[in-house]
Amino acid sequence: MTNQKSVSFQDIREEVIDRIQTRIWPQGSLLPTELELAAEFGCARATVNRALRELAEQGIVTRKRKGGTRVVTTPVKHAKLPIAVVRQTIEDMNAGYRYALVSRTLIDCPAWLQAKLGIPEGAQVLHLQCMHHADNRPFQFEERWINVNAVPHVMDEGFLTVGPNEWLLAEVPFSNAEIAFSAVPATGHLQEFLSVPTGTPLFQLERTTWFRNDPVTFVRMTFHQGYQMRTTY
Amino acid sequence: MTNQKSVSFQDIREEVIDRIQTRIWPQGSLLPTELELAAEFGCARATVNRALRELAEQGIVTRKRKGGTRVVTTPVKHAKLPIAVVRQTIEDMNAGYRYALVSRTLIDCPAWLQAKLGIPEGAQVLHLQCMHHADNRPFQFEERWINVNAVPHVMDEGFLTVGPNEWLLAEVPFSNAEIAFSAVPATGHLQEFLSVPTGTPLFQLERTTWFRNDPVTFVRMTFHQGYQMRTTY
DNA sequence: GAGTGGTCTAGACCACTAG
DNA sequence: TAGTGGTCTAGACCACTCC
Repeated sequence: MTNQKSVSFQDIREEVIDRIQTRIWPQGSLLPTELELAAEFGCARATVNRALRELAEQGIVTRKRKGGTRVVTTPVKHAKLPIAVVRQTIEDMNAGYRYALVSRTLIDCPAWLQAKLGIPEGAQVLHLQCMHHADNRPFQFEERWINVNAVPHVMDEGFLTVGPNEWLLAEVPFSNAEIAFSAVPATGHLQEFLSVPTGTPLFQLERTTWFRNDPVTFVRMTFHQGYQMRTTY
Repeated sequence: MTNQKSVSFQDIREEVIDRIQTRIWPQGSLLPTELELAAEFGCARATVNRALRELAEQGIVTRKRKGGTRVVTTPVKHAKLPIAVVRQTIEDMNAGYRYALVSRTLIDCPAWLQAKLGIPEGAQVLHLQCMHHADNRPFQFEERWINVNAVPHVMDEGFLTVGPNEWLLAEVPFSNAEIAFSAVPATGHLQEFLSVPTGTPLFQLERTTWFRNDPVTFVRMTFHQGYQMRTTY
């Protein structure tokens, strides 16, 4: 007896994926309406709705009122990259974490940063440089600028024992951000702090963060040689 | 009159985010139950459920049966990277796309690839090298290995005019994949095809793809100097 | 064992949009 | 303007897990 009380939205989601993969519903084709599918599967429309809604979020189908549900023609998949605090990333590798402050200076906001953050001229920013080690080997060099107006009591924090990343996460949680990944050559500070020859290719993550529409910080995180960021989709 | 017939799940989601950001519900704290929130907002429990479920998917709260809903202490945000076909990426930049096949060879699967794909010894793979240009400037060098057993009639395709990326997307749509991003130095083919000096840091994306649990392809895509992958979260 | 979230149902009204 | 998805409601039962 394989009877089940009711059809779950996950059953429907998988069945729909299967029909798409087996070309029962080819790319670009129109699916039956929610009502028709509900009748076919013997469940409520809400159940079908949830299944199809999730597939739409994944970018597998597109949905339009009156237009119906369609299998997308050129799938654009979304890789989900979990971005955690460096300490956690390192501890998840079962490595020992060590943090060190390199420099901490209050400066006038440079023009390039003003443009990036959209803050008024003459504003002051706190400029920080830090190192994050895994098992006493250089893991990440962090260079950060914090908008002092957005987080005034950042001036009371010395960042000697706790990194700005974690401090801000506790202070300004659940903010919005823009991220850019790139490959850069090791120069100046980087080659020095990450212990690599000049020009070594390094993986870099730049991030601008806002909290409730106020620009808070811009950070450039450069990883040790050979670092890979991985995910599934 | 700002009256509204009913409270939407989006209203609730935003109100909850607001209360978290303003520390009404600090990190680590327990939220009221769905029933309590439904009573407070004057809506059905299902509405509260959807709002909180989405926040849980975003990693802002964690939920456990009997344990209730809790604000997470160390947020792990998920950056969503849209991964499209190269042609589309280039066309979205309003640049002209050009594709060129560099080489196409049937080979015995090398040991490292056997391990990566988990395919039997002695299997054959199609090895391809291609270039993708944007406005006649090198944009991406693609090196790919295709499991011939998984897609037999790949042998009928010359890949002279259509890239393997697009061909596979049409042939084997909605597959699963593992991705790794890294920074690599330009060497051998790379410096040649991307027109950069030896050792230039380049952004690279490696991806292994399965279709219905069968390994299909492994691809290494190396981008032109200075390429950035961007997203919001 | 009891409390909480997870899900399904049946019905309703609304909002968008293709024809 | 008619058809489709988008959402809300009120109620129900279930599954997990903390105490």
